[in-house]
Amino acid sequence: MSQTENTMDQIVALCKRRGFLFQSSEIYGGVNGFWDYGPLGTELKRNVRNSWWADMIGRHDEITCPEGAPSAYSMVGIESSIIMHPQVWKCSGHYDLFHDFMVDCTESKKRYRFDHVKGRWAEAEKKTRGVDGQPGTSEKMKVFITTMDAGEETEQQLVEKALKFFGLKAKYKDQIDWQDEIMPLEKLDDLTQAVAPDASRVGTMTEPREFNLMFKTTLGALGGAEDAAFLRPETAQGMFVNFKNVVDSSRVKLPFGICQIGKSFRNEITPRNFTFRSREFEQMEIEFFCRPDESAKWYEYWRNRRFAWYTSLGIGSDKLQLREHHKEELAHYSVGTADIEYAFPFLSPGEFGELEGVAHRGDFDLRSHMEGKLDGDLKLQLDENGQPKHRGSGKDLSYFDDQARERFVPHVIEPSAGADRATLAFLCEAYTIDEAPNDKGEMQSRTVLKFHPRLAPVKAAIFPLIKKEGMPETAAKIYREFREAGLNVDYDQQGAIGRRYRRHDEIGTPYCITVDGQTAEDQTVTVRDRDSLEQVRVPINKLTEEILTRLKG
RNA sequence: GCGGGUGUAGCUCAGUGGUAGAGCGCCACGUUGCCAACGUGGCUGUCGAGGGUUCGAAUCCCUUCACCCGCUCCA
Repeated sequence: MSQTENTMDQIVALCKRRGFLFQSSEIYGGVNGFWDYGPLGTELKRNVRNSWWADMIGRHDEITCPEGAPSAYSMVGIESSIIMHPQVWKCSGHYDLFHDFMVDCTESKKRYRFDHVKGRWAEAEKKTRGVDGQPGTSEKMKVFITTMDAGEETEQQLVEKALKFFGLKAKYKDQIDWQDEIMPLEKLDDLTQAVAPDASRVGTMTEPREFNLMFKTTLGALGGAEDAAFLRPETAQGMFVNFKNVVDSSRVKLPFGICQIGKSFRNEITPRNFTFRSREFEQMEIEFFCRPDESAKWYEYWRNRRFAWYTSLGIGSDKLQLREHHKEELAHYSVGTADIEYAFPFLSPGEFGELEGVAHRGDFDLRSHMEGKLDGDLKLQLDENGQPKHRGSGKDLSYFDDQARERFVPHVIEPSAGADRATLAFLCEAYTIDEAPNDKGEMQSRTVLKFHPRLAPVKAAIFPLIKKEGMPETAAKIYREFREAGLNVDYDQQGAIGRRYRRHDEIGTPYCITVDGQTAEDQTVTVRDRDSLEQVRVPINKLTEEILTRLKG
């Protein structure tokens, strides 16, 4: 086992042992892709969410132009429902993408829409070249040649693929005996006779499987198939469909962002890597609406702003990277997309896992909900009868800029962060094994979570040095004062003082406060720093202030 | 989805057909009194789940669930 896997195993073990994360429904054997946060994990994740909300919305100054931004802007929050009108997902594209039957080709590793593959029966001598001086073979075969190409190209593609399969040169194409008509692959009873569009041999396609990325549910107690609804696969659509409501009700003007934190659900094929790929996960998303001619600048601003957010909370720059997507990866309408990625310990060295995607989405989303589902060229997608494949709301989601006296559909910049992934990254980043001296001065290894003070689940721990001489009473008084000040602090009088320090190092408590013999004389206590192990004496009446100042870090 | 591995106390693991164990942790008491592993005592187990073979199964067989690794897939 490599060093990296070891580290991740230790982090997972620590998470379970100290109550950060448990497998969901563990007493029943667990359920794949779902996780529960324990008492400390809940505090940690709450701190991640609260920091995001405070930094993006709560403490945002909409009067002043922030550094690096094209102008001042507003930020507002919403909380939309998890179940939305089914048409939302049809227009967003999620429905088509993930409800269809798909076949996989085990040779080419490509995946095809089952209803899009068509082909025709062909019979000919299949020639194979001889190997090592052995003569080649020839065998009469009848197979179903397939292609994805539609329209006029279908026939030509079938000929080319058949020539390739039978090992014939183009001039011998008349040797292929075509039978029946071109028909959909769906008509075939047996896929083992079919040659997949990008395969060199027969029978490489799996049985068609329905892909349901979205969790299906039913509306109404008597609901049948007609009442199918979906748990949202992303929070973004809740913000797009409320764009007009927000504009009409809250006096915001462009540019502004709508923000939301909430659960989303995806039937991941392979949930893996602890909470990294879960089927139920929490997103922290911003949909930032701006003028089309300013969208590139806003994209750049958000990309940098969001990257800086992670570093400000303690993610080291060598573990974090901003990866711009290549031009080929981008949708036609997008100016850019960047992933903010972290080098998780469960990944191979040099690999990074996505924490957040910052995407320039143009006017794709608002227009989709106006007109209907758009294709990759931003054209309304039509069905075989020339009608919109999925009709939009028909509502006007354009914006009137009363300064410029122009009407337009705003462009969108979407910084979409994973709350669970961020929490996991902060955990991995905090996990440290260093050395600390024992009571004899010998250096011993110490496990410590070096959380940023804003994220630490427990902000301080208060100890009486010994369980007598009035120390517990004084410590308890300090504990209550902190609690009343709204700080999550622990009181611990159990075991040797060194052990208590280590217990709190392991859960990342930044400060330990100890009431000792000197406290009764001069009303001071010691404050011990988690990372430096340094201790200073602080008067009790200045303690809360001192800790609050330090926590702001 | 395929292949390999793992699953025994809160944690780490030993136990390969014959009465379920160790270390750590946790709790109590004592001791020490500012950086974990002092003494004494104590608690803790449907041996992942279900079925089968057997006089007898943690151990052998089948099924299943979960986790880890690799491939595959995927925002």
